[in-house]
Amino acid sequence: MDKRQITLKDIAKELKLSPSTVSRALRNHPAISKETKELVRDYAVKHKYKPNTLALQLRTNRNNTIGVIVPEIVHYFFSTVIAGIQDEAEKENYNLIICQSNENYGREVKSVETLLDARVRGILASQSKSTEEFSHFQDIIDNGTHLVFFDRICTGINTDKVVIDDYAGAYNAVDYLIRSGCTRIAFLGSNPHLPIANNRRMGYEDALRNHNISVDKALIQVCDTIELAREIVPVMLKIAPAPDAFFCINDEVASYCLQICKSAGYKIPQDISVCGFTNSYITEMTDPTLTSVDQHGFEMGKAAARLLINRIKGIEKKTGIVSKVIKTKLVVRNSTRN
Amino acid sequence: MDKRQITLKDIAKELKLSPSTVSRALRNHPAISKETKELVRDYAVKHKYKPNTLALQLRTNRNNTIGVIVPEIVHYFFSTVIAGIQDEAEKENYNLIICQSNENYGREVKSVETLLDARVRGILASQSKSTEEFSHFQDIIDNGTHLVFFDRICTGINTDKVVIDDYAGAYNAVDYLIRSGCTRIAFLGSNPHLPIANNRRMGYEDALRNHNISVDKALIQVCDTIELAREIVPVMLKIAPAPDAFFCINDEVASYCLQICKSAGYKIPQDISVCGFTNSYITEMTDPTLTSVDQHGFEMGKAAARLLINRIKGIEKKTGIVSKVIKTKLVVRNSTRN
DNA sequence: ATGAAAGCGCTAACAC
DNA sequence: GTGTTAGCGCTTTCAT
Repeated sequence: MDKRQITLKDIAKELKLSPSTVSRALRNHPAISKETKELVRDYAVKHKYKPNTLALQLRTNRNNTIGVIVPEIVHYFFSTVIAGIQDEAEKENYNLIICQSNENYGREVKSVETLLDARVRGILASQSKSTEEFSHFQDIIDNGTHLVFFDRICTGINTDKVVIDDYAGAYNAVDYLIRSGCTRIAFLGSNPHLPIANNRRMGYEDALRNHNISVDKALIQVCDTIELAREIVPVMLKIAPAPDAFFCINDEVASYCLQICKSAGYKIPQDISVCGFTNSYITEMTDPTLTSVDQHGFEMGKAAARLLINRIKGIEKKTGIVSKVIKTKLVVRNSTRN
Repeated sequence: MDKRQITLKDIAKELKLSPSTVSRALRNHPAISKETKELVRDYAVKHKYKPNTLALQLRTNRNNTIGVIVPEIVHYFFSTVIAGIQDEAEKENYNLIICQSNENYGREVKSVETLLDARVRGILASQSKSTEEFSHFQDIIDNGTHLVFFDRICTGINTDKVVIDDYAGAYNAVDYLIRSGCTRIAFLGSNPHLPIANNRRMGYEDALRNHNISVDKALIQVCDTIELAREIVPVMLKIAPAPDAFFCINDEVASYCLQICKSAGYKIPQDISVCGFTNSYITEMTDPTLTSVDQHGFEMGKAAARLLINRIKGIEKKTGIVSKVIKTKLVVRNSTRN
């Protein structure tokens, strides 16, 4: 192991040329003669010369790395976003350093440090649920590094972002539930200081109001994990009159909710409709299959990466902040009435 | 944007010292006086000096990056492995560059190129299903870069690897199915040139033989995607006598298999038992919940990263190849009889 | 206890 | 058309 890579200098010495000539030949500089170019190139190919990225980067004082901070990697939505980011970054020869915060504020702060130490060109971030203090994100900007938030944006920081239309996604789903005859629709949400959770709740409430259904606080709960679902759903089923629909913040909660309702003797969707959010592959694995709001994570990843790269390259002209919205789509399956 | 970071030289000039003194002060060199050290350090902290990683790396001609090649990122098992790798790499301050091959040979080759161009210290790889030619992996080793395979190892290359005990995992699962009364057990497998698929099949066959059940080729099929499951499971159900159990190569196939059997009127697990492989979260979302073989992806990721890092650091003494095996565990749920 | 100089691999201004 | 030199930020002999 640790074989030394061949360098420009090695080639120069071997070919009795100067390093600069070799450099120019390889980069197809017009001033170099055809013969020299061929000579150099043949030698380079033959000896598998690879330019030392590190040296290039040191000279230009910039690397081609993008940092990504997600709450979790083992997560359908976020892994989908990462795939989208990767797809777009690869096209432009950017590498990715991926950090996960594990929904933990401290690890999020540390991830930012790691990425800044690595001198990434820019950072794509989705904040953890437990983050309520934002100076680490401000540090990124103060450091002169580009920052784009996606999905779980941070309202305290003034920078580019890519989000889905959470309000409309929720509104449309709840509207659909109402039109199918549901009137007691529960909302299993998340921490309201997350804009995604708050916007969906507003969409939910407005859909109810527009159909002259009053908002019942008892039907609105923070319930964004399967553990909470196990606890909260049975309690909600005991409310009189019982809910005839659950609109859930993610597919995992929806899936558990569905199971719990079934175990309690309710027929899905005849007695109770259940709707998830994300449209992950588990929507096809539940029984009945799960109606869900598609978040288009891949598109979001691509859009966020695109925006960041445009900022890095200075292509994005807009001087103020850019806010991109990805449209959601309700995918109706069998867990909701028609 | 693009604010210049403060450098050693800047500090030196400001403090009227030489760069070397500043460097030594920061690195706590014994020859530097206490006063100078404090002076320099205070200044560094105050001005948020960060050593330029690129320069360090250029000097030592080595970066602290590990490359990872997986078939897919949006995949429970692989994302879990990545999380494990990340966990271990982070401890030692290694960054990750993640590439996905999308089960495509060409992209796998390109991923290797990308990682070698980035001069990663080592590569962790799980090969794509379509790979039948291995010279790109040999290039990694020839290039002097460490290589560790995990899960989908490449038998054509002589290097370190981390696998699960596929044979034992399959044997135990099938043994369990037989003990619960099943005798017509189908195997929904994968391409036999993948060792994981072949080993599981051998475990399956040996379990049958040890119980004096003959191996019926009609009950063995390559069926490793949901698309194939939709096609193949209905056909297998028409075989007479019909299978009374399905042992599946992954949880997605198992989940679909379960649904198809239910739709065909079979009771699960009374008529047909279904067992998956991976033990992903979908095992809790199917109805009934899915018995599955836990692959311990997180542990595998940690073990693979550990092995690679030990090789990089020269800690791993063994000169031959190291083969680490992660033990699987059958997790019994409600899709199999007792 | 501190400084000067060289060098990691590469490129670009400036020779000739 | 090609060579010389300097410099990116850092560390490390070798001086003093």
